[in-house]
Amino acid sequence: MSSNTKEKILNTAEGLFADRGFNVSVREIVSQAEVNIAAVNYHFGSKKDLVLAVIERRVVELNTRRLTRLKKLQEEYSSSKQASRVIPLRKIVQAFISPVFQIANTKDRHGVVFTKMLGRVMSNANPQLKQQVFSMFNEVVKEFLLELQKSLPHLSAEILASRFYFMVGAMAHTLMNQALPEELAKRLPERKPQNDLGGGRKNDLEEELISFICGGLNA
Amino acid sequence: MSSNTKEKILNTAEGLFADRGFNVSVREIVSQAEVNIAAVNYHFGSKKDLVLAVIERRVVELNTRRLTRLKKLQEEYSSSKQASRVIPLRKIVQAFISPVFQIANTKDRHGVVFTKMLGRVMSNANPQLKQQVFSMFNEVVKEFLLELQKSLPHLSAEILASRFYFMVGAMAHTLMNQALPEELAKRLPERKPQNDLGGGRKNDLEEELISFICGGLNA
DNA sequence: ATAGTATTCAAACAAACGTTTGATTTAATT
DNA sequence: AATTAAATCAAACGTTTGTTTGAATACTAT
Repeated sequence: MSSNTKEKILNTAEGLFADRGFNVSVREIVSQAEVNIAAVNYHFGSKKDLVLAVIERRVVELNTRRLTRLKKLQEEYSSSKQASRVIPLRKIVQAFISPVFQIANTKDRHGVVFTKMLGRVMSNANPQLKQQVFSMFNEVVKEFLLELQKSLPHLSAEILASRFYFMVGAMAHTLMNQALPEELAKRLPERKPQNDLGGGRKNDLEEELISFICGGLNA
Repeated sequence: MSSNTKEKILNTAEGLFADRGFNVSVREIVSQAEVNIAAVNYHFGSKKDLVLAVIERRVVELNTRRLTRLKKLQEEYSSSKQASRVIPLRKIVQAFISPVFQIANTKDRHGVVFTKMLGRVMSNANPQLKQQVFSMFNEVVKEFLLELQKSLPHLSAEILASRFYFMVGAMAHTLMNQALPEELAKRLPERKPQNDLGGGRKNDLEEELISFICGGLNA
C-alpha cells in the first residue's frame, strides 16, 4: 500500500481552502497535515497544481452525479408513455443543484467542506484558475443549457444564458456561507410558524434555493 | 489644495482590486498610481485600512442611493391616495439593485470597476473583512428586509432571509463577471430574435437580473 | 523671510512566501 | 542479501510581502 501523504495533503488543503480561500500558505497546509514541507512539491509539482488537484477530484464526482441524473430524466421523459416529452423545469434544476447538497450531506465531514470550496472556486479572482475550472464544467453546462432550453422555449438564448448565470451565482453564494441566512432572519420580527403540524417540512436551504431558482428561471 | 496622492491610490487600488482581488501587492498599486511606496502607509496606515477605505467610499454612496429610493417609495405608497399601501415587489427590488448599475453606468470608467469590486467583497474569504463590510450594509439590509416582508407577507422570516440571501448571491456573481453570460449564450443554437421591431428592448443584464430575482422571491 | 508642519522619497527592514537541495530513511525488486 | 527506486526530512534558497526609517522636499503660517 502506498503512503497516504498525498491524500492527507489533499484533504487538509481542501478544508483550509474552504475556510480561508486559496491563499493559505503551503506551510500551513503541511503543518496541519503533519507532513514535510517538501511533500507538496514532490507529490503535486507546485502549489498551483495542488489547488487544481483538490478541485478536480470533487468536480469530477459532481459532474458524473449531475449528468447521471440528467440522463435518467431524459430517458424517463423521452419514453412514449409520457404525455409530454419535455422535462419539468424543477426536475432539471434539482438535477443540477441536488448533487451538490448530496455530497455535502452524505459524505463525512469533508462534504460541507467541498461545497464551501466549490463556492470559492466560482467566485475566485485568479483568471487562470477560473478558466481551468470552468473548462471542467464545460460539458455539464452545455447539456443542462440545452435541456433547459427545451423546457423554457419562450426564452431567447441570451436571456436563458443570463438566468443560468444568475442560478450559478445564487448557488455559489449559498454554498460559500451557509450560516448567514439564519443570521439575517434574526433581524426580522418573528412570524407564527407555519406547517409545524403534520407537514414535517424540512425547511432546508436546498429546497429553498431550488424554489427560488425555478421562480427566477420562468419569471 | 491638498495633494491628490491619496485619491490616486484609492482609484488605482480600486481598479486593481476589481480585476484581481484584494491580494494585489502594495508595490503594484503604488507603481501603477505613480506614487512612492511609503505613501500607502503614510496616508492610510496599513494595507488593510486601504482596502477598507476603498470599499467604504463606494458603499456609503450606494447606501444613500438605495435608502433614498426606498424612502421615496415608502412616502409614495403610504399616501392615502394609493389604493394599496404595500409597495410592489419589483419596486423594492429595483430600489436595491438599480443603484448598483446606476453607479456603474453614470460614472466614468470607475463605475464598472466599482461593481466588480463590490462583487469581490461579497464573496471574499477573509472573515474579518467580510464582517467589517457587512456591518456597513447593516442598516440598509434591515430596512429592505422589513419592507420586503410587507410585500411578501406569506413568507416566514427564515425563508425571506434565505431568499434575500439568494438575491445578493445572484447579484454579486453577476457584478463580478459581466462578460460570462454572453459567452454562455454562444453554446446555445440561435433563436429567432424577438421584439426587434418597435419594442426597443434594451435586453440589459440589470432588467434581467431584477426579473429573475422577483420571480425567485415570490416563487 | 522664517519657522513649522505636511508630504514625498530612496533605501532598507523583518517576516512570509513557494520552491529546491542533498542526505536519509523506507519500500520494492532482483 | 544486495540493488534500485520511492518517499521523507531538515535546511536553505531566492523572491516577494507589508512596513519602517530618516533625510529631502513642498507647503503653510507667522
